Amino acid sequence: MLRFAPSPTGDMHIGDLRVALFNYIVSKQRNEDLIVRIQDLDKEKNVEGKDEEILALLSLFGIEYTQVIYQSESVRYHSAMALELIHEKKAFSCFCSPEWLEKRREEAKESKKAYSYDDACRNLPDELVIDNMSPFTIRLNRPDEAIIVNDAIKGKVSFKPDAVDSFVIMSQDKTPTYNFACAVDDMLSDISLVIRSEEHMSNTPKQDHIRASLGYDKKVEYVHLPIIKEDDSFSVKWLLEEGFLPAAISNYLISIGNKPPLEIFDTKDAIEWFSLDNISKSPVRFSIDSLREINKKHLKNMDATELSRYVGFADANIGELAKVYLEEASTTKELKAKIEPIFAVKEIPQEFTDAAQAMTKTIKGAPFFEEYDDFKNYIMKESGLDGKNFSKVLRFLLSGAENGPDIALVYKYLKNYIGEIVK
RNA sequence: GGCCCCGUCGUCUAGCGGUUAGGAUCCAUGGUUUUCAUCCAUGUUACAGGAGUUCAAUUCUCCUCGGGGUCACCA
Repeated sequence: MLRFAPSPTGDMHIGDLRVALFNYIVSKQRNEDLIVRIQDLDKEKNVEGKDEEILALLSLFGIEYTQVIYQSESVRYHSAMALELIHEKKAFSCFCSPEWLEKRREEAKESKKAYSYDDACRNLPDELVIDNMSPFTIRLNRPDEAIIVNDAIKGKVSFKPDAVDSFVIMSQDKTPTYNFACAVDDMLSDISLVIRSEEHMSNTPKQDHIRASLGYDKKVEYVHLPIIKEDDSFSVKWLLEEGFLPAAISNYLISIGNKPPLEIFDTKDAIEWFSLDNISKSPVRFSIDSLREINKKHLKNMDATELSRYVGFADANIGELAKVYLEEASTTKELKAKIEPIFAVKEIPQEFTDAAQAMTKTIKGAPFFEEYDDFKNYIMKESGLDGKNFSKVLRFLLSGAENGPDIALVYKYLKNYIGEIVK
């Protein structure tokens, strides 16, 4: 069983999507289920509706899952297990105040040492614990020995007991902390492999330690993906709004820091050849320009009629025309901005006003020509225009722009619409 | 600062002891194109530094330097 565990606290980020994609691909390869666990423990940070939005995005990207679990619904299990740990003396109540701990952290920082809890409350006499009415947290005893995490990408990584620390598993308000809830839930869901971002690396020994303390023998496999370096932060929603295709975004996210056998592919193809062994150990760079290139290639491969829908039509000719415009546009949004002016009222520069009037008149009176050359020759002859007055003006009239693709190509796909374009 | 990762053309990278160190992109030049762009061809540019191991290090080890991650009663 694999899992994707997003928190509904903001827009889904490309890094989150990459993690989801990898989990999905590997779940298919291993023929295991993928579940989605919404990490909604932090009531303050949860954003209404984000869970639904994340689920909708997963569907849009073709990521199939068998179950959705809301973490907040299993808090009673978390409490029960914390209690068990206390009974077995594997965890203890800690009465240290947040303010005092904060002070300790600052001291550690000033003396340039790594902060670690001093276990002050670990061996409190029972009567002191019982009689104490102050709010408390529950901490798990730090491990006696170093914990080795065997990561599929990074290899064996060792964490000393102090690095794992006697960390908090239940906060004062009786809610489980992230690491505790996460470790327990992975255990309860019988998760066999966790693929997540590198920033969770230091949580891994903590989560292993929690399960070991609970007597859970099964080893969970871990893969920590190198982080994505970005110049700006990109949300999936934004990329979609900018006119990037889900197929292209997936393609790109699977490609970076990887060794795909080909440049353009869909997620189904990736299931055939994807291997965690090929993932780079170094951080990967997210380049919007590279994404644009890949998006362009996906648009080029798209069915013409389907493509035309993205720019507001339902006609293969417009789809083909859009492909011609791909030489200067990379997203559906940009294509739309190129196609729309063609059918809009044209604004002709002052110097060409007369020529434009003459040409408009000629075009309106012209018969239908299958070939551009015939059309061109006719217009040229009938209007008496030549040079700039001909080529520039014709381009303005037909495309609504000063520059653009070869006008013969434009004509090829637009010839049936001349009446609508030149008004 | 502690711990943990990473360090190849300007950029993104291939390479897993012996290579003319490959590709993509950028840049430059030439060509195609009655426009801008595209496209094609050609060209410049890299193993962070220093020790070691070895017949042989880009590749293995250590140190320095540089970059990143993490050190919460957040997830």
